[in-house]
Amino acid sequence: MESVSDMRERGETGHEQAGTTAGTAPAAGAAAKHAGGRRPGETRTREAILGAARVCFAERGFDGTSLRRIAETAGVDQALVHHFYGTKESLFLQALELPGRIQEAITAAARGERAGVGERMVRAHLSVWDDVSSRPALMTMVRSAAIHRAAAARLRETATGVLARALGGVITGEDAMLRTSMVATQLVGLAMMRYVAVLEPLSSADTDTVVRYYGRALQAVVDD
Amino acid sequence: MESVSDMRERGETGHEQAGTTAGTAPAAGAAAKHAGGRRPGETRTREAILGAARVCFAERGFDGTSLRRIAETAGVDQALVHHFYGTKESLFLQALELPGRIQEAITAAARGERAGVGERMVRAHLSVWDDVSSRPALMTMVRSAAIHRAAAARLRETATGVLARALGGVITGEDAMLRTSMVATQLVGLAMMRYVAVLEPLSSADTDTVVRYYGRALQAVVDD
DNA sequence: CAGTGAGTTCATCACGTGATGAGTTTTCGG
DNA sequence: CCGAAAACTCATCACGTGATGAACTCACTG
Repeated sequence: MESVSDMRERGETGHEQAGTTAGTAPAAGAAAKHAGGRRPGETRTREAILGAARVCFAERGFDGTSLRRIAETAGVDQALVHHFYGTKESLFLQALELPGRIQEAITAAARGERAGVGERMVRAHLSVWDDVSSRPALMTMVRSAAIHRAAAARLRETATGVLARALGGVITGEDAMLRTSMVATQLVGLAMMRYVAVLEPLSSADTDTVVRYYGRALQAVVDD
Repeated sequence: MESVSDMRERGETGHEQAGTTAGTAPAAGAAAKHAGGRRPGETRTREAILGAARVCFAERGFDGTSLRRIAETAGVDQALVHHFYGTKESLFLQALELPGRIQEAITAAARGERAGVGERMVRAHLSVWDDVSSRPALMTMVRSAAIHRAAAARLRETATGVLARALGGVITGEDAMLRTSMVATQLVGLAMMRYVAVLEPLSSADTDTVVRYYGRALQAVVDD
């Protein structure tokens, strides 16, 4: 139903262990289905779990996501999640980590003439959200910020940290900090309605149109 | 910890009904603790439960709120929640119902000259959110919209319904609908950051200042 | 004053949750 | 080539959840 949910649609019904009377080792007839123990070759399970966690948390939020679901999405046993990440909370915190390129994009957009900064910021914001690799982490943050304390804290840090630094020289005059936080507010609102709540016609509007109108709104707070 | 949580801090350990040794009733020695059965006098339990539900959902969201917690907040048995409202989901839907005065406030603000409509809308929005009687319902909607489908749907309806109707004659020209949805976006963003994520200095800024700057941003989308 | 129905509590169920520990197989440093 | 550490599975636990049904008491109609 959703968009980012590809990862989970693997058939792989259930670990058909086919116990078959075994001796000590699984002398089962069929393909040697590794029962327990380490897998041969290189391992990329840790990242797989984190990726699955990002996807799941992005879709359903913290409370709505069970460790079993994450494990299933990653194709591993649930205990492995604990093995690598300890508690659900600490896994969540790591899933919340934002890719560095988001900061770069925003920072780059803030540079240059003040005149077009509103439009440039909106464009940068949309480009990051439209990128499937950075979306789950952003989605997780915004979706959970409404409920989860740590996620809200992250959102605040990102807003005041990244944005304040980027717009430091751009927004000047009275109440500069307040106006900076309002820019963050507008961007979060945009993400919330366009990507999370899926409000039409905003969700389907093409990038350029959104940039034109919403950029104007940001510019109104930046200027003075 | 939070602000709206007054309702729950009642000591009222146990419903000491003080039945005074009654005749037919359990002639137990101690204070006649109303075990089961209807309470004498008028009953306002139904509304108490709904109010408690609004407060709890507003604080913790749908998943984070248990029926037991709601029942405890309302000071009643958990089974009563089911008795009156059926499932948790249906109780949630009723808790989502917005007071009519919100629509009125927004609609009233949209009337009048186009010039100051941005500021008037922001002021109306803030006044509704700062009113403790309407806050839990709004909080519930915004907090849960990130996760819960029905809440998101409500948010969309409210945005396109109330706002589109109110701003129908005000926003004209190209992409009127899109720009209307952007006004909604800005207002939701404001609520999200000022009241939910509690971003400073936005959260502590006084109403007039917020109205001045943010009103300008709304106006930028309204005009043309 | 009988009796139906609504308000209220208690005890309980089946289930999904996060977490843990024991046991198995591989990798890898010495 | 040995042994410790890492990767991995399985079985289980204790717990909180939403939901249900039986029992009891009051209000209200006739």
